[in-house]
Amino acid sequence: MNLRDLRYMVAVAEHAHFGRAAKACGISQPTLSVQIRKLEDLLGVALFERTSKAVAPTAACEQLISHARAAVAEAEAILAVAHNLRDPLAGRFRLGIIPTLAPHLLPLVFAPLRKALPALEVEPWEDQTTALLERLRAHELDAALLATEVDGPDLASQSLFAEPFLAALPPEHPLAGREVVAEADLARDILVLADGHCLRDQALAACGHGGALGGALRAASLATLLNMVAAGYGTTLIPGLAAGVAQDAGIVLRPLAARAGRTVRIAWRAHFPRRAAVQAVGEVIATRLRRFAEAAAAGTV
Amino acid sequence: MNLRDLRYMVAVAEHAHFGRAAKACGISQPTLSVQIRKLEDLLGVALFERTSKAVAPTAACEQLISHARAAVAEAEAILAVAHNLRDPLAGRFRLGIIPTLAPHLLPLVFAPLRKALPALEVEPWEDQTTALLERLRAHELDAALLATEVDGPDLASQSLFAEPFLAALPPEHPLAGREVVAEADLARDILVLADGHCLRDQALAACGHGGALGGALRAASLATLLNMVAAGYGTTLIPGLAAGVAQDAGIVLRPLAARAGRTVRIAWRAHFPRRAAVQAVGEVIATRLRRFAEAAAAGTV
DNA sequence: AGACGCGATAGATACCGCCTATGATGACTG
DNA sequence: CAGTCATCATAGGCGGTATCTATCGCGTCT
Repeated sequence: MNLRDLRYMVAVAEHAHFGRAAKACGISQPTLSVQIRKLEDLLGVALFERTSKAVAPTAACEQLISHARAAVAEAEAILAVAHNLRDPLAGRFRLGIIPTLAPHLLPLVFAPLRKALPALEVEPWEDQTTALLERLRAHELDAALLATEVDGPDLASQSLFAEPFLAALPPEHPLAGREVVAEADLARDILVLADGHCLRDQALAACGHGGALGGALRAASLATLLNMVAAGYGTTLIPGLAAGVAQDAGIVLRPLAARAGRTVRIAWRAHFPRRAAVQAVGEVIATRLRRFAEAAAAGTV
Repeated sequence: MNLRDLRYMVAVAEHAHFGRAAKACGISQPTLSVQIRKLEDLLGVALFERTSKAVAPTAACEQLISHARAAVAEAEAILAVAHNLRDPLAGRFRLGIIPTLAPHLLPLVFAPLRKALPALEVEPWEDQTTALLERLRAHELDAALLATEVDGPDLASQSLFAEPFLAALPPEHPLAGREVVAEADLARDILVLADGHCLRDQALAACGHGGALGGALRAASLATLLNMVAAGYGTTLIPGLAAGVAQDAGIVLRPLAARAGRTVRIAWRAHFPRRAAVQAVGEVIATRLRRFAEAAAAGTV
């Protein structure tokens, strides 16, 4: 049985006339006659009582036609819904973001995203890299903003912008007097985030730290870390986008001698069909960050 | 779009595997791949995210699949309902019967019909010939039991049994003494039914009556007529099947010299598709009446 | 009686779903 | 790391079938 046949059946029932029903269906009258006859044979039931004068639905037809209409309606609903879904730059877009990036990046890019992609409902999801990759692979995210490379042929990624690290020092810290701080000098009293944060490993790597930290603090968030630094408990490395918050906390920031930093990337499943959305979101973010970097450079000079 | 495609879509979504879904659909895997691809092209939306490892429905697919399932379910409902409707000897069968026949015929044939055609729900509808033909032509009846020929190429009919008329006389009537009554002798003080009853015209014709009845009674029903005869107001012709009722009313019945009578026919629309049901009903009635006639003959002798 | 309207039938054609065979890609294994 | 396996995609040929035009049969109306 075919949806087409059901459409024909409904048309004949509505027009009570093979010729007009055929015209309404865009086919010839003989075709319609043949198809209706075939449907009747298939169902084993006469659907219409034909006279040269009139065509009347049988009792059987009247019992069946509601189902036929429903089937046709569902098919048309599919077409209609699909039409609305057709724009890859529309609909939900679940975007994972790592915690050391989210609070500082989102305020920057939220408005530009809404403006450039008004139909895209970007839903941020904040979690650590490992969890994000897990959700991404489980199709629970459409893309993720990370600060690490992604591995495996099932995922793909593209870099969006480079984010330099800055040395974050208490005002009274010995290094606070320097214009530029060497990464290695931070190793001695560096404070880092808890396990799982990519920034933790990157910060330690940048200052050449072996890894074994004596009973050191593992902060759960960047905010905690900054408060600890401000209170004079040690130093740390922060991502450039957090500079504003750090300065507000009364922390001294200094560029790093070796220009250590991280690259923020957008990652997605290699076979994700809405690549256009990923691309568009990535471009909006990269563009916004380029403007931000230029402004920061101008302000610094 | 095709129901088949929707079935395929549902199958892939359920199996999350093209090969197994294809097997479930009874087609080869390449065919399924091609058809799904075509459906995706038609809808303009990716339905599945394919990996060599797994097949996952997209967000679009999840919005569409409920409609797809519904359409498929409706189509299957059509098949199921049609299967139940397939037996032409099942279902409602609206049978018109003229008033001078119904009260005497129905008690005879109701049980045999139920026994011979248990799945057929015979719904009697009592009305005069003209009204029955109207309803028959309007598809509001499936067949009708009449005592007249039917005209027009849109209707067909078949005779079921011959029903002799009997002279109905008050016991004290001069003719009551005769063994056989000549039809013409009834003309003088005959009582007839109201306009519209075919029996009225047939009775008048049988006794050679011109038509112009002086202020005579037009009884609305055979029962009224019999009561009038019993009360001595005149004579009448009654159909044979009403003999029992007439005798119970204390009326004298006599056979007619020229054996006037009427033929009871079953009529249907020439293009009515459930001819088998008409045929079967007709045969049950004819058979029952043959047995009845034999019993009556035996009883009379 | 002849013309018209309507549905059914016949035969030709073109599309499309289906198959088998093969390719491309990624995952597991010795 | 190479080989093998599993998976989905592609290619080409085949057959069924929906479709068309032309025509028929039937009934109605003028």
